Amino acid sequence: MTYPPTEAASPRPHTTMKQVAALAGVGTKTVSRVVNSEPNVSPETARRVWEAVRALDYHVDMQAGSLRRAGGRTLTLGLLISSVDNPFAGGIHRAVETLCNQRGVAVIASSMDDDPQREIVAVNEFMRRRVDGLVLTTAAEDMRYLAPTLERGLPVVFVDRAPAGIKADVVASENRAAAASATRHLLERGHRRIALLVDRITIHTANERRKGFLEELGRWGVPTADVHIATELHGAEDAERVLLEMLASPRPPTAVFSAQNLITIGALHALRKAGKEHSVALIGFDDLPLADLLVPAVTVVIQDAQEIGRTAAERVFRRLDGEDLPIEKLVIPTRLVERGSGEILPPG
Amino acid sequence: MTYPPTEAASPRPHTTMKQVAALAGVGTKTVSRVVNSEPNVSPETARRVWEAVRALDYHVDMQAGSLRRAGGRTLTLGLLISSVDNPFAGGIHRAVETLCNQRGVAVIASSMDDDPQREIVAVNEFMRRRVDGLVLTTAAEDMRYLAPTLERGLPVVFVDRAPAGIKADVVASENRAAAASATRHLLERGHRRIALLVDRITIHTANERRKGFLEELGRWGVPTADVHIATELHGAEDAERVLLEMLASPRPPTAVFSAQNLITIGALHALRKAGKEHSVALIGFDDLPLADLLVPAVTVVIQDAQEIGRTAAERVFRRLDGEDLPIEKLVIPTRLVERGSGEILPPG
DNA sequence: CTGAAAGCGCTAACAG
DNA sequence: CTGTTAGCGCTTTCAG
Repeated sequence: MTYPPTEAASPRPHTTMKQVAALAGVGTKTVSRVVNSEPNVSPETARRVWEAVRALDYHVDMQAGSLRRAGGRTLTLGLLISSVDNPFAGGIHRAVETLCNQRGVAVIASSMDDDPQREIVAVNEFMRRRVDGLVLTTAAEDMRYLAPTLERGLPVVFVDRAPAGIKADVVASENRAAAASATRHLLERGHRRIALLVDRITIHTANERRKGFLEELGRWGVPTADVHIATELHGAEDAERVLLEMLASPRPPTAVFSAQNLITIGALHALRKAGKEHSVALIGFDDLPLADLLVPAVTVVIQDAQEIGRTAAERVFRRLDGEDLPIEKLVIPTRLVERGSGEILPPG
Repeated sequence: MTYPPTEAASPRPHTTMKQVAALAGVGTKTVSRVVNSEPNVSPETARRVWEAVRALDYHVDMQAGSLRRAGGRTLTLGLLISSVDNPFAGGIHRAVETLCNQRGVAVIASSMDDDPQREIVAVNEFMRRRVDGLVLTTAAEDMRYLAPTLERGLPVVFVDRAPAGIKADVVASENRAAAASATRHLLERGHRRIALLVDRITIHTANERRKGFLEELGRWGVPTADVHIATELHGAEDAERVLLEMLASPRPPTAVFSAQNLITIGALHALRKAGKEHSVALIGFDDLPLADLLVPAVTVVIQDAQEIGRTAAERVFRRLDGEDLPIEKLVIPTRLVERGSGEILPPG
């Protein structure tokens, strides 16, 4: 003889609307009305329903709801960033989240570590979860895989980096101009042997910053033989090693432009190890906590991560609200903050 | 005369399984088998289905699927942290995400800025989205509102801070012992007039660190009159202002213990402004990027954020996998890293 | 003001 | 190997 399955061993750790309806002695539609604050429910009925809701600790299942709801919105946004651990990405994330909170929208963030493979996996995952919109930092060289999604009308906004192969909104800093102005800052102070440290140039921003750097050098007629360029740097350790080599070379750089926050950290370590933090100039792209307290304090190009995130999320929501906007590139201003390291003069 | 609604103006930007089935000339269940890699489909049929999937850019709707799937899992985890913008929280987030990725689970992160109100709203939102498990940094003083959820069997693991009023897994550093050992570090070097800077003591960790500090002073018989204590500090500005006041007082502290990363940033600014970074000792709780490059480099108690996050997520998954574990407090070791600022001796 | 019936997109259970 | 039927929890529609 066997026992029938018991109620107690329920595999679902959630109460249902039906249970609430039963306890309150009403129909499910009435519960739905109450928990969604719809009109046409008598105060007394509403009271009974809320009581049952509390007694059973009931929470509506949004997923089930959005299946039937007009428009099928899931109130979820997908956010793709280099890493949830990166300060710049964190700023974007925070701003996106703030805007989303105002609308009861949840953010699913995914780190892709600048790996195109992980980007594709993550975006697929977003689609399977039926996010209402996408805010993407892309690592891929070709974004055509997203074309059908865009055509179907899903709002997609790129942040930080422009996508290749498709037309979509972009929110980004003016990387090229900012890199050029940082470079000019060094040139104006007499530097000619300048080093550029940059990550993978297949990353759109990295390449833009490199271009801005080179163009400015071109305008000043600096011979390329004077210039040290290292690309494809992955993180701080790489940057440190490479800069140490440059500093030990016969004609070492008198100034450094490090084109990303982790690379700046590596560069700072290299300068310290070489004992040259007071003699070699440095300008970094992206601010870092404590950068203002180092000696010398670090001159940086500040990107407004919060503003980038805010603008991108706002764009997604305006499209969701049905506004018919043209595809645009929205440029967020950067700021060169002079703190000391970028104002060091060349020797002699 | 009006026109009938056209197919073209579809409000749903997604293809359905039915459409794929129609195009491939099979039943929906067959499509389901193919896209979920279930057995018992002929290669030829599978090929036709994949072709239709690609042609229509179809992605399964997980939400709809999990409605029917055994156990009703949504493959989603809720993560509550102080802010997605905070380096310590970012480390936890990253580790949780890494483990989740291995199982195709998405992370919904929510910032609560140490505000109990926002915590409750966020957790409610998690429940409405039917997350499979919860990893929470709590700000509330009373977590009893979560008791029904725990009873229903939803895996909940607290990180960084122990919850009050309920029994649940906790993964955290040994805050009290770590604070005591940092304090001893200063006492051993002869400091007696030590300042403690800490945030809201209703926050569990803050209070633990305060206790560890006070207990160690008690063991050494240090008169409390010598001690400067500031609590309820909200962020860097607060800490900077308060420490500047202390330093300007008649019997200023010769050493500082700052019990959180943002507070350490404020303390560093204060010491710099007062010109005392070389004469007043400082130990901070939590590491900061570039802390090793300051002069003097900052001595800190390092918490292993990654390990905390990893352990917590692992615990959630073990419970989801049905393991019958006792409720436990899992302690992640901390490390005191001597870099210079904590080894400054008192004057005289 | 209230509730019954239908169906959102999908998968479990079962029948061919 | 394949398709049909039912139903997950909810909202829409519509009839009381």
